Amino acid sequence: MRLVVARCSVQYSGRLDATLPEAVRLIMVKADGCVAIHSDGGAYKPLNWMTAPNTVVEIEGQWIVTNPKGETLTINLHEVFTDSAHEFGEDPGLQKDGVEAHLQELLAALPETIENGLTLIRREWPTPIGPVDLMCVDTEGNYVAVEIKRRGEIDGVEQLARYLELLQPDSNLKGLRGIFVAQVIKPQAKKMAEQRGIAWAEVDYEDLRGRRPEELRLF
Amino acid sequence: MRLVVARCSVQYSGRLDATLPEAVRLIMVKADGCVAIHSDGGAYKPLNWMTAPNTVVEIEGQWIVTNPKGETLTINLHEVFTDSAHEFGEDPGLQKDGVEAHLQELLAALPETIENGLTLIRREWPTPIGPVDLMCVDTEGNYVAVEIKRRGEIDGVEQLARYLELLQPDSNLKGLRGIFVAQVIKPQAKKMAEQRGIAWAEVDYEDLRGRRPEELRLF
DNA sequence: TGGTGGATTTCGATC
DNA sequence: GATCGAAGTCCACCA
Repeated sequence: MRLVVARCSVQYSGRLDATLPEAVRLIMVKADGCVAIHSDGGAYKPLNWMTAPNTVVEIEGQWIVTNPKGETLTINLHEVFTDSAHEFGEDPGLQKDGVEAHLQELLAALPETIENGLTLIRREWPTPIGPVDLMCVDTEGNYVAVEIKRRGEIDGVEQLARYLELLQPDSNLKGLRGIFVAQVIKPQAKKMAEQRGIAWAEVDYEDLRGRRPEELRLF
Repeated sequence: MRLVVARCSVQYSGRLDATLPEAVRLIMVKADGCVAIHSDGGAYKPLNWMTAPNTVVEIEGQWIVTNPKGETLTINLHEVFTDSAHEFGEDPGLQKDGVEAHLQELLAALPETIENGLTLIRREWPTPIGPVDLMCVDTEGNYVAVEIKRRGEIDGVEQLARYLELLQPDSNLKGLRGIFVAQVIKPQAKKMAEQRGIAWAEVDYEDLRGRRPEELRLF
């Protein structure tokens, strides 16, 4: 990785056109050729960048980075403060826990968390436009399609409504209705669900982890 | 900005739990307290990070970064190769051109690009769930609701369908129909539009820029 | 290889 | 401050 701290101005032309006036910034060049220009604030996102694969041409205080799609990033270096390179080696990468797949796994094991007496029929129940997360039956023997999101927003409700629309004509699915499940559901999403006759439930991930059966606790 | 190159292992606990095994990485600390951990590859996104506001406590080769929401990032430094700090000063920020707002502006000025003989009634035509981008009339005097996206995907068609559903009952909008407009429209979005009786049109941004009236060319 | 959906999304505008 | 929508989104998965 090469790290350059310099007073520079930058232009990008590609999916849009953008310019950065002259200022002091960090230019980061990764081993795969990625170039990122960071200011000393904001979140992790650089002000400007170019992802691999690309080519860097360096002439007289000017870097021209191009990629096969015809995008270009031009960096004009007005004053270089530091310029250093470092060997990193392979990175083993990040291990994650707590994303939507896990939430689905936990809820499949404990459908009662969603609604009392709910029983799982199968995960990833197929429809023409994609699978429903969980298909269950309730205590009355009625079918319940469950859509799971980490965050409950309006488009998740839309998605479930579309599934229901497609599945309702199937007379095998007696009394089919929907439940929208997420860790947190936004007010507007709750409202839309109610308008469409869809129930919703908020579930607690940590609570679920604590309650899941032993065999699931080992991943 | 402080830049540390070190062999380190990292743990994050907050919205999810994640760990990074020991390896050489760049740790970037910005003036506002943001911490980001980069490997020497991948795109601009760091492997792990913590956004401001937060607090960094540094003891004996261990950094503990916490934020008010109770998230924590723990960095164990096993071997420090470089550790440097730099003054950047304020950044004037990025200037952009070519985003959706401009596209709407250009199409409002040249609705004929969308369909021959189309005339603009107004931009941001209100509905209970948000404004329609453009309301126009065609050569027959029928109303046309236009939804504009930079990229035409399925949810944009959904959005326009929702608007139309809400606006159809309004008898003032004689013969109301919809057109979905984007620079590029995905096949599935085209199909969905056609199924719902919504027309679609692909427009070229550069071409529009060239054709727009003089007064608009000055921004 | 292209499409689709998730993200510790980030970011900005608007209410 | 909350919410909503766009992003040069990036990214992984899957057809």
